[in-house]
Amino acid sequence: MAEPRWLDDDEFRAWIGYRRMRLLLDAQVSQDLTRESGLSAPDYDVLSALTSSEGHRRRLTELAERMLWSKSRLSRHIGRMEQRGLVAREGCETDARGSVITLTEHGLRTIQEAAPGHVASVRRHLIDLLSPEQIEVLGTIAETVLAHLAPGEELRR
Amino acid sequence: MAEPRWLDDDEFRAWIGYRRMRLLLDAQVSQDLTRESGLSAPDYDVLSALTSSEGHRRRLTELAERMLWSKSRLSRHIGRMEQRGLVAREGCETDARGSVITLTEHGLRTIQEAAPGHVASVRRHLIDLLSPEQIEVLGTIAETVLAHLAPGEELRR
DNA sequence: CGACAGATGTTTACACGTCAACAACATGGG
DNA sequence: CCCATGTTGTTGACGTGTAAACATCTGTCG
Repeated sequence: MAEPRWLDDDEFRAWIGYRRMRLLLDAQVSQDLTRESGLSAPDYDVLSALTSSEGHRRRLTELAERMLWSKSRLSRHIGRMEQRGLVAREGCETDARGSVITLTEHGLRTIQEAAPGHVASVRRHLIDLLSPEQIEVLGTIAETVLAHLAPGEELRR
Repeated sequence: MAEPRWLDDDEFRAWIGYRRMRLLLDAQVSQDLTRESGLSAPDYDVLSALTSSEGHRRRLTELAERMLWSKSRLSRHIGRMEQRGLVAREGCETDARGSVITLTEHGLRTIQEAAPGHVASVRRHLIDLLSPEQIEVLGTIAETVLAHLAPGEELRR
């Protein structure tokens, strides 16, 4: 390989800054969440994806694709959440191999109670620190990178 | 808690976009790195931090603080890297409890060979997708968040 | 129908991170 | 000097993510 194009100062600042931000921001938000609600960040992601699914239920593979998780990871995680009564597994009627994950009453209540504090935490440590312009640019950067890495994936509510 | 200030569309786009970008970008860069050099992303971080330390050596606690890692995590990771001959442990002369981590010849060669491909990967999946303005804003966002979460920590080469 | 490629979800073995406990040592005041 | 307190780095127990193998089932095609 020929002499590579190294990162200049601004590029280095952006890349290393991103990496360090990711380390601290995720740790902080995750810690706030766990302290206030007993949910881990992955727990919240699962509950959130289920809440925004029709009937509060979804096939495991669909859920995994939507979350960009491996089926293996999701299967294991669902197992643990099932133990805690946050979700339930049901067989699929149209496909005997299938597994349908559903949100339980307790799971629904838990995420509803957790959401306000979680949003407040995200605001405190990220959103409210930034100007509207910065927020807009951050969203655009993410869309650009996602369009490159996962063409076809859209950001949706 | 009163009715919280939920995220508006732009804020939601920025937050969820950040989370999904983080998921895919880190996975991709990490995968490129491992395929081309056999190093994991944490391996690279350790070697990188050691390379930019004087004498290619550093006390474990110092290294951990610089990397924002726990001592436990670093100690375990160093153990594994030691097995592979990438780093070595030495006792500290001025503090008998101390452990000094040093970069081996093999470790130095490995990161020197890995660096060009790694930079290319970071460029391909992030930096070269963005305009100079976006790169500048990303750096500023990271600095802002870090100043909030870890006052006193500076971004340094 | 019967066979076979492919999909679904789970599981096994392993790598890794965290938390708390720990032994060993340093440091400062009585 | 000696003890109390704190620091350093390692470890055991545990929870969690990954990769590959696996049993099970679907759908298609001869």
